[in-house]
Amino acid sequence: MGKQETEMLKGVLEGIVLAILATRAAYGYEITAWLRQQGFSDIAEGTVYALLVRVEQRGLVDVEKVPSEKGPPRKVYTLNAQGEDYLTEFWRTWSFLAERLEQLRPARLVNEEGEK
Amino acid sequence: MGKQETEMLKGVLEGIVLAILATRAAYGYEITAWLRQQGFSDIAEGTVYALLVRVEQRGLVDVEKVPSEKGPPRKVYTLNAQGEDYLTEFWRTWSFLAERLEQLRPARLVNEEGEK
DNA sequence: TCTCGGTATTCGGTGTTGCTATGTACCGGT
DNA sequence: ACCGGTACATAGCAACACCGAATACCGAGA
Repeated sequence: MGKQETEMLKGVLEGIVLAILATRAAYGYEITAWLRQQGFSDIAEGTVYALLVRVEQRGLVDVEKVPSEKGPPRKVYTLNAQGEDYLTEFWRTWSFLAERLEQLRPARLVNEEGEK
Repeated sequence: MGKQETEMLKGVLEGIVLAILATRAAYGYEITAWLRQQGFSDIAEGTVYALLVRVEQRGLVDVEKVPSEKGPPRKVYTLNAQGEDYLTEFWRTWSFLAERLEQLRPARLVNEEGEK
């Protein structure tokens, strides 16, 4: 990937992380590992932490410090009510965007010629 | 919409504009008007122009100055070969992102309770 | 004529975001 | 004692969309 993905992640990554937190509580290191496993291979370590700090300061998540057996204490985040509202709004915006893009996308008449 | 849309547009708007240029040549004012008509109500005037300057400098588009009957000359942009490659790459990145997000999106079991 | 609105582009400054790079800290195994 | 895995934090940077203002061309109306 390249610069394109970096720019496209802006705003979207936040939604992704909040969506994860909507399904279960999690901490930064865990989220980063999960993202990498999902194919976001070059997500920087610090990126997720910075993002979590921001959403915490905006009051979208609650935090609890939990001791770990194998390292420094974890900061476990959970999505709160305000965060859920925000996430709902995120999905709305995402839908809007995705619909417009799907409309612009060239019809899949092509048969995936494995060029390159 | 709000800040969310602004952030999510980053990188995506470029793809949208290039996708438009893939279907037909166009100039800035025209593109802005079209975007607004498509629901991107608060796309700033200057944003599209700045974007066009960038893609031109990267050599993704060709430009031709065309006199207008009702105003200053238009700068008509067309997607070139390099731009098409870039656009292909854009669609690939977009697909990747869209797939991951669609996976994260809560299943539509809910019946759109109009709460709030 | 002078002004106003629609057409059309440009540019400097701002805020948000993800990346880079680095530092801190805790732990177990060698 | 050292190293690697776990876990978090942060300062500086680059890119991008927005805001606001300016410039320029034109035709219609006061």
